[in-house]
Amino acid sequence: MLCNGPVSDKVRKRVEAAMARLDYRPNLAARRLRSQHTDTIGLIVSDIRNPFFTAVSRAVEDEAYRNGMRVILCNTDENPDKEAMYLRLMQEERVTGVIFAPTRQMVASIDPQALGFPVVMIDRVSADAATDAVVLDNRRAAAQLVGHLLQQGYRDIGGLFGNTSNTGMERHAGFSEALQQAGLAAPARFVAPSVEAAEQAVLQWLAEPARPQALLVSNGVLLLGAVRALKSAGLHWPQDVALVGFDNEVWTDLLGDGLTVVEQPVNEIGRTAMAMLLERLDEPERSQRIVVLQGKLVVRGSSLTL
Amino acid sequence: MLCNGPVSDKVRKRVEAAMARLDYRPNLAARRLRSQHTDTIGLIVSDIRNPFFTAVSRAVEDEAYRNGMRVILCNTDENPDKEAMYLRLMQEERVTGVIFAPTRQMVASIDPQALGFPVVMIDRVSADAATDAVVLDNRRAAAQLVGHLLQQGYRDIGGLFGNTSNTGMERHAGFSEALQQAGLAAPARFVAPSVEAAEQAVLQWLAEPARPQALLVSNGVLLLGAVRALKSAGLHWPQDVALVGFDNEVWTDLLGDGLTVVEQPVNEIGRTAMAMLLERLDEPERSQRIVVLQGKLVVRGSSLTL
DNA sequence: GTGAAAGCGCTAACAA
DNA sequence: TTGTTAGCGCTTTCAC
Repeated sequence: MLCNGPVSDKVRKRVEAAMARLDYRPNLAARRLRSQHTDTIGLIVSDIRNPFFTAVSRAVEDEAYRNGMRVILCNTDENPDKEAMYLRLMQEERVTGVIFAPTRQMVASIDPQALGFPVVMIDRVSADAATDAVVLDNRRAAAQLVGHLLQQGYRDIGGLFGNTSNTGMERHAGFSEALQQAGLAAPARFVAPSVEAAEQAVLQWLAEPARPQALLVSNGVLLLGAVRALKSAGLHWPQDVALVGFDNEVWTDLLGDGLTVVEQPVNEIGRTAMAMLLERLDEPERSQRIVVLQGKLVVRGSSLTL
Repeated sequence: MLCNGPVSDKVRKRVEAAMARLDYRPNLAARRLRSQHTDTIGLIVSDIRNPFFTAVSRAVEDEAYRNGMRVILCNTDENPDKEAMYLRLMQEERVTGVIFAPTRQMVASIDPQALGFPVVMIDRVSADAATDAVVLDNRRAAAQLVGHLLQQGYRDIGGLFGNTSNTGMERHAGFSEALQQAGLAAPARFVAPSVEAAEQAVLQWLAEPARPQALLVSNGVLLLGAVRALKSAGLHWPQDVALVGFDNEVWTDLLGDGLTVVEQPVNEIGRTAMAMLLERLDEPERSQRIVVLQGKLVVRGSSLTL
C-alpha cells in the first residue's frame, strides 16, 4: 500500500499484517455509500459488436482503469426505451459520469442537470445538445469521399445512410452539399443500421435501371451489407459500381484491391471522451465543448478510375 | 412498481406520489451494502476486440440484464498480472460470480472457494480446473478440419496455434492426433495471440523450402494474420496453400471463394455460461460441470481440392 | 398493515 | 499520531 497517511510505521505494519492474515478486501459498496463517489462511469452504445464501438469501448476502458474508474457497459440496440432505462440505471448507480452514443430521438432531450451527472456524447451530436461531445467531422469526411469519387471521374453517385443516428444525417448533409456544389444530383437512401437492411437496399438499388456508378456507404456495418449485396449480385468494383465508405475495419483492405474508406480515430475518440469527462468533473461550470476530430481518407482499389 | 407487499393501496399511492415528486432513485450502493447481494457479475476476457469475445460478451450481457444483473467487463490482454488484479477487484466488488477466459498459467490456480464467488470458465479449461466451464470440443473441431483437408487430398498440413491459452493446446492435440492416425507428420508452430505475430510466422513458414500444402490456424485473430501473410506474399488459396481455421467471422465468406472454418456457437456459449453461473448460485454444492459444445464445420473454397 | 430501530462496512471528523 | 464516533441510504426485523 502506497497510502502514506499520518500513521507510524509500527501501526502500519500491524494493520498490514492483520489485512494479510484475514485476507481482507475492502467492500466497495460500503466505500461508495460513505464516500459519495462511485468512481464508476457508464458507457452506453448501440451494440458492442459494431467494431467501431468495440474499439472505442476498449479505449474508454483502458483510460478509465488507468484513472481508477470502472465502467458499466450498456447496449441499447438503437432503442430509445432501452436508452431511457439505462440512463435511469446510471442514476441509481450514482455514476460519476456517462459516455453516450445516443439515437437521434434522444440526442436533444439529454439534460445532464436533470440526470445528475455529466455526459459526453460520442459519435453522435446535434447543435442543440446540452453536453460535451467528441465527434468525427462527418460532413467533411463525407465530402472528402465525394470529392475523391468526383476526381476519379464518377458523376452518378448514390449514398446509403443509417436512419437512426444523427451521424447518418450529418454524413448525408456532407454528401449532398458536395454533390450540389458540383451541380450533380445526390440520390440518397436511408435504412435501419443493420447488415441485412443495407444488403437488401443495395441489392434493390443496383437492380434498378437508373443505378448509380458509385456508392457511398455511411458506416462499417452498412458497408458490410453493401459488400454482401455486390457479391451476391455478382457485381465487381470499381467496374460495375465503385464503393466507398466509413470505418477502416480489418477486412476492408483484404477484399480485392481494397475498399476506400474514411478511417475514424477510434482510440483517440475513446481517450478524448474519457478525458473530457474528467475535465468536466474538475470544472463543472465550464462551457460546453464539442471536439471535432478529423477522419483519414484511405484510398484503395474500390474507387479508382474505371 | 409491481412489488405488492403487505401495504394498503392508500399508503402505496402516497409513497408513489412522493417518489414521483422527489424524482427518487434508489441508491444501489446502499442497497448492495445492506442486502449483501450485488447482482453483479464479472466478465474477464483477454480482449473485447477479439470478435469471439465481443460476441460472447454481448450474449452474456443480454442474459445478465434479463436476470436483473449487471456485468463488469475486464480486458486482461492475456496478462496474468492483470488477471490477478481483476480477480481481486471482483472480490472487492463482492460480485455474485465471474465468467472468465483465463490464460494457461492461471487456469489451474483458480479456486472459487478462496475467491469467495463461483467461477464459470469459458473458451479455456483444463482437466485440473476446479470450476464449471463451457468450452468448444476443441480436439474434435481441429480433427474435423484435419479430416476435411485429408479428404480433399492434402497430406502436408501445418498447424499454427496461440501460445497463451489452453484452447490452443487442445486444438493442437486434436490436430496432432488426427494427423498421427493418418500416419502423417504434424508440424506445428506456436505464436503470441496477435495478428502481427501470426502474419510474421506464416510469412516465414511459407518462405521455407519445406512449406506445407495446407495450413490450419487456431483462431480468428491468427487467421486474419495468416490471410494478411498470404496476401502480402502474393500467394493464393487453395492453389498455393490451402487455409482452414476457427471462428466464422464476418469477413471469412467475403474473401475469394471463402475460408473454411469451424464456427463456434458464440451466443450459446455466452448464454450457457450465464445459465451455469445462475445454477451454481442456486446449488452451491452440486458437483463441477463442464459443458462441451460442438463447432460447426463451414466448408468454403479455401480448402477444396486443387 | 404500519412505524421504528438496528446495522451493513466503510470514511470523515473530531477528540485525546 | 491515534482511537472513537457518527452516519452514508438502504433492508430487515421486530413491535405495534
